[in-house]
Amino acid sequence: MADHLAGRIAHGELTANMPLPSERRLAEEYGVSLGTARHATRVLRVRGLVVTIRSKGTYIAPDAKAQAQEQLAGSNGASGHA
Amino acid sequence: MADHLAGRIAHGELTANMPLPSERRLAEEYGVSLGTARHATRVLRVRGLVVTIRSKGTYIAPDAKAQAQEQLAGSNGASGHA
Amino acid sequence: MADHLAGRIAHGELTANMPLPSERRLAEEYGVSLGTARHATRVLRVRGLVVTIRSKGTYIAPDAKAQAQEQLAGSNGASGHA
Amino acid sequence: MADHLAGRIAHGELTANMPLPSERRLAEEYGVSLGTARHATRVLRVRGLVVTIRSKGTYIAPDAKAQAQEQLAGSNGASGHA
DNA sequence: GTGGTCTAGACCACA
DNA sequence: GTGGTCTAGACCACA
Repeated sequence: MADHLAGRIAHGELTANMPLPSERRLAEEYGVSLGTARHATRVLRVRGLVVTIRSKGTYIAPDAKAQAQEQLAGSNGASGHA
Repeated sequence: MADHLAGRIAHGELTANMPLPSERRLAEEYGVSLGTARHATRVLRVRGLVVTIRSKGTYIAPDAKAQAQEQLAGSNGASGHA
Repeated sequence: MADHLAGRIAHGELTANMPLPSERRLAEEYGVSLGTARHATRVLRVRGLVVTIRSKGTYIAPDAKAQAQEQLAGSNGASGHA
Repeated sequence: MADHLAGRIAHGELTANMPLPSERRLAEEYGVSLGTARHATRVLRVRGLVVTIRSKGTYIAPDAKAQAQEQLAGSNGASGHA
């Protein structure tokens, strides 16, 4: 689920400073439990793709698109500066 | 809203040890915000009509019916020992 | 163990859509290891007698009773179309 | 809960290479849910006080005692080399 | 028999 | 009305 969201960020569907749907909404959209949706936003936060402000929401990081593209490329087997 | 719930307890619709609907559900049923629903359950808690167990739920207190009837009588204009 | 459970299904003790005890519980009830209990539910699943929903539980299949009776009859020495 | 376990490590009750009770057992001993016990072991893992080997268990790290004492001192308001 | 991941919720602090 | 933490379980891969 985190990878799917990362893909939407890399693709440009979700852009800088845009609020992510709330974890409750994400859980409904993806048909998963709240805990799983929370795990996904935590993963994105650790990857630096989103920023969470408690009681406000979770937002796409300013440089998320480039980072997401880099991370997805990196997981496709390539080593980056090979 | 707290008084309305107290009335349902006094009337016997909500009985001892029964779980109260969740705060989210109460907010929906009464068409109010979460904060308002929380305020109502807090009032009931202070009155001793319900007991809250964190992460589990809120339950009608064992002696809630009698207490609710007493409290509602008290608030009907009489001053207690008039 | 799978056969014993299949017997309980054929007999009607365990009926359609009823949840099976959890694998941990089954292991305790039958006094076997978790692995053995898992093997049993897997066998029942392959036979179509139960349906497993991950993180939710294992449930008796809607047509489990008839299937279990058929399967047990088949395993009582007869070869099927003899 | 993680802090309480860290205290037991700092105190020397739980020593290097000793296996921590399983998460299920910890949950029972502390009277919390499995998820909370898991959170506690994850915190200890991040702090470097324990090492987890999947399917085997969780073990006190070789240098856990010193690290635990340092960390607890650090959270008591002191800055370390003041 | 362990840790890993997941379901389907709950109440809570805070804005 | 958000994210945070929690309950009380479930099945799963792996050793």
